[in-house]
Amino acid sequence: MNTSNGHQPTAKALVGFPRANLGIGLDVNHPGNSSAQITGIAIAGLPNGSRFFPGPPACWPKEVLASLSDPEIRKVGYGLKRDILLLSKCGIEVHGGLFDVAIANTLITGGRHRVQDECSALAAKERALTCLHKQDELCPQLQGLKLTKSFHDVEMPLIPVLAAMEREGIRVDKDSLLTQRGTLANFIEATQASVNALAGRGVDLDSLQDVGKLLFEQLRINDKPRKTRTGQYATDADTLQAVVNKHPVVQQILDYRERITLLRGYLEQLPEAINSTTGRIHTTFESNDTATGRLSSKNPNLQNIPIRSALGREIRKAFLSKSADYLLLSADYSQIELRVLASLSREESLIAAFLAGDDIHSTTAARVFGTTLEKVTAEMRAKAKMVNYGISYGMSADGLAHRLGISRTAAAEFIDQYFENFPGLRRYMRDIIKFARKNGFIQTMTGRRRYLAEINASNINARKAAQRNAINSPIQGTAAEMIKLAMVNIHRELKARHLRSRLLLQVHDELVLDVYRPEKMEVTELVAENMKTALRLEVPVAIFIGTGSNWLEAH
DNA sequence: ATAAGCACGC
DNA sequence: GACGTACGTGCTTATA
Repeated sequence: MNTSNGHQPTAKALVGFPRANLGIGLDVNHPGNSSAQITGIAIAGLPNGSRFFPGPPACWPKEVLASLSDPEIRKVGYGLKRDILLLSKCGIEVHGGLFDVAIANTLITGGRHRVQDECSALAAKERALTCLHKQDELCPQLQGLKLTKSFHDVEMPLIPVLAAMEREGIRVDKDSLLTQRGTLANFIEATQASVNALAGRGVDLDSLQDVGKLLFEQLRINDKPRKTRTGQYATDADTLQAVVNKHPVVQQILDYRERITLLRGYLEQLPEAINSTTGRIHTTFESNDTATGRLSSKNPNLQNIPIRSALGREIRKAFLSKSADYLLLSADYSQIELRVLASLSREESLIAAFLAGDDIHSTTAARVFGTTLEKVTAEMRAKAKMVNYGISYGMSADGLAHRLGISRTAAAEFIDQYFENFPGLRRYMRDIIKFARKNGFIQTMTGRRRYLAEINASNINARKAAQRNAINSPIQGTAAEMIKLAMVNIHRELKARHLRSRLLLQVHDELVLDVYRPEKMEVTELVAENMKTALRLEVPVAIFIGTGSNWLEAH
């Protein structure tokens, strides 16, 4: 490998490095841990090769620090978000364009496989140089596949935005969570005792086997219980709900499940996740881990904080603005995936309904049931809503029949009516599957690809699953791109205007910000405008914005 | 260690 | 008769 010889690195080593691209690779003592410390940095510039500078940033030559901050020098690396985050904790702001080899790989392979991790597994010094070489290989591939917009305009600018959001974290009321934890623990104890009394024995409610035996062998509440594909008794909430009137223990089990999930998943985990230095929770956002281009959130996952059940909603109240001078702001896209579907399919009736500002589910119900908007009942609207969303997930007539609790033929008729009214959607679904069959992949609006290996599989289930992916991925992926672009633009604008408000969280179609109270009007306007205009759709884009002292109030 | 089943979000 | 609408993270038990 073309690394330079081993004499002591000096500031002089960087003199003469090209001013365009530098490979960088951080050396870290506890990778993947939030307490990770920088133990060195490798800097690679051709043709000089790669040099390693040991120790924390304070020990590095000033030329190294200067090149990291130099907006004229592009940084090439592998998983650059982590590097940028760690450097920012040391007070170093990385400037200049980015080229992340891991993300380039993902875009080029379209999720088919993870390319051999030659850039991640080696020591920092080799990694920096390998990344630099890889860039030359990947750049023309990105261009050839028309992925430069997705890469340079979306994914690369998003990296420092995500790093800033992770660094910022969100304030959480620990005492409130601990109080809720105590209350819930008592409830759970009572529920367990009640189940034991009804069963006449000690039941291990965490054991699916024991719950199955109790319900279907001891109490025989169902003649022919449904089994999972491995032969266990199915005991999921839907299954239990169907027999909830057969025996009082069933509701107790459902209650236990809901409460233990909240307790263990949130009320015990979130207090532990509060950083003792900042007093805030700092999640990790992954932008390279999903098939469609969505983000994910982990350690802890802040994209699945409860909201639907009354008990779960209490947890949201514990997510607070950073101080009394701030408010939490939540901005939601309204029905973004349906708008994207309308746009991608160019279905005229759907577009017209969105342009008219109609309630889309009521409009759908009126058309499918052959009535007027005024005569649409809540039940009709609920069914139409389920179909609207089912369509974007590629749902079948069977699936719809199950969901709506109607016969298969009735469901088929419903879907027939639906497509009669929205012929553009039928055409879209046919065309996208045809495209996937022919090319082996689908694309989002900006050209991001997802390869679908099984689109021509002989196994019908595998093939059907691939067809559902073909229908849904362009929709979900385009919506994901839209909010990513909005995030980049919002972050840039907050910086440019020297505002104190900050992006905190992204939950797929929602952005959460800490908003400095005097900036409320300006930031509300800024967020709404950037979310609406991130991508140009064939339909208007609507946003709901709320503010409050906690996340529930804001939502 | 890994898989299965379940539950939370969008 | 099973299956049954996409994308995730993370908990627990059961199995190896």
